[in-house]
Amino acid sequence: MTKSFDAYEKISVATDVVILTSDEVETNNPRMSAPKGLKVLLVKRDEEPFNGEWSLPGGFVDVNVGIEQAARNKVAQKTGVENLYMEQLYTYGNELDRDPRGRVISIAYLALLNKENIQQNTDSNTKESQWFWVMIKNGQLLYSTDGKGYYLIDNLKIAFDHKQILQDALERLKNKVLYTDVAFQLLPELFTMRELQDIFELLHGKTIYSFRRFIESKVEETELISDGKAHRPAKLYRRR
Amino acid sequence: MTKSFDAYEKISVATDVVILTSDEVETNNPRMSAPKGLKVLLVKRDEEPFNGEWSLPGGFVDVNVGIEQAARNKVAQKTGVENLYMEQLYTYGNELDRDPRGRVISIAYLALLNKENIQQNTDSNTKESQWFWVMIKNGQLLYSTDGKGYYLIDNLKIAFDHKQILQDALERLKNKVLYTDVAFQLLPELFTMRELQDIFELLHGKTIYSFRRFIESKVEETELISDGKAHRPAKLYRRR
DNA sequence: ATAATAGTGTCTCTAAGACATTATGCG
DNA sequence: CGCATAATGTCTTAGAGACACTATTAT
Repeated sequence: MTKSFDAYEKISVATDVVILTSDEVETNNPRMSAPKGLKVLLVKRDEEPFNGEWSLPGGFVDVNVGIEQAARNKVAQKTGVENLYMEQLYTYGNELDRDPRGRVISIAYLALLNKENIQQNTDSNTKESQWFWVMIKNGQLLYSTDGKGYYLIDNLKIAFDHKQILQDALERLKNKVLYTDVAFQLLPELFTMRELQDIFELLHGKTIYSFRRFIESKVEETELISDGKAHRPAKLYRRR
Repeated sequence: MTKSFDAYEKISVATDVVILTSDEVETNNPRMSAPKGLKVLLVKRDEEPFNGEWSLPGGFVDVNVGIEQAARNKVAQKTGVENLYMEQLYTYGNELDRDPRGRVISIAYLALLNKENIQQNTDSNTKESQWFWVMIKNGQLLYSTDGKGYYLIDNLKIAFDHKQILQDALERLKNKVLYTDVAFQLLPELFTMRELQDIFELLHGKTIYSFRRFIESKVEETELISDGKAHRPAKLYRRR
């Protein structure tokens, strides 16, 4: 019944990383402030299978590299960021034909980073990559290329089961911001209440009342102020 | 930079399953009722590495079997139970030398079952297996062979990183019983409030006040009664 | 009667939902 | 000034913690 170690055919192991950051959507109205959005990094595949479709950054795990390290290496390659918050999401491998090339299981990670740390042009390979805005509304995952018009994620061609992974990632983050401090990983050191609140509201798809009261124990006020717009300026806060 | 599919050495993939059930601890006092405990199934290794130590039921994933199915097969082999609650816990694979035989990553599952469904002697192989009582007290994982004297888990010889997996499993269950209905999976269809409460209290290592109030929306009363002991009998409930 | 547990009631405290009110700076 | 947003205050409700009190059976 029990076969020995070497009797088992080995399996291809991959990691895929949902890399998220927050950024402000462009506005040219000097009265309105720029709303914050959540962005995920996708890369366009340039080979079969799913040639031309969008996919999560990822790749196969080398037999001499730990699984989380493999994911970190991929993030470093795509964004230049070395130290960042990362957590394991889930391992996908129930379907034998997830990947038409052969049996592949994939360990998905969630990586959160502050956009100020992102390096441009660090990727030594030539694959096209793009940040897409994402949000959850009525339990549905929406995406946008400009932060204004949001569409159902099904309208975007996404390779493998990566749509599911992305969905699972946002669902996890949605829950986790409520009982951990992960949300701060998405922002620079200094931020306004509104910027932080926008992240929570995007994930939950609804306005959060009395957000200040909810978050106040986790932040501390600074003397600095976010100025420039035609309305009352906001104090800047940092994580406590 | 990007190597092709076949350029990667494949990796051994295993699953390990934390199989839990609840059972009552023997008492011969006709006045006291039998307290409920949590039990985990461990198997004694009969080969290197870690020969003679206890380990979680598990094994390598066949290239033609889905990862969850592999875990389900293992549970069926050890307990005879085919339909049961199971969820993926975490994938262990950061350390390259988790297994001295070679690079192995392991996907851990949590399986919950009602002891009434367990078949005896279903295991066709000859490995010795044993149910150990477990509980969390002051954040520490304790085990017992008789449900009475509990000891630090470090006093038990456990193979690989399976102690960590077991710890992670109980931590997950501890949190999950609070916001899901998974606890019912550990009990027969009919149970008393005290049996259910015992499970919650074992996991949290403290008494839970007003447990009825907390759980009442999830259960429904039956006309049946748990009799036999020298004190007020308890109504039996079922999951709503 | 009494040991031992089942089951109910109540008081307090904290956190969240919903929203009204006041403050501030630029165009 | 008034638009747009920041920041504070308040009323209500839901739930958890802690514990007192009453009910019921076999010995």
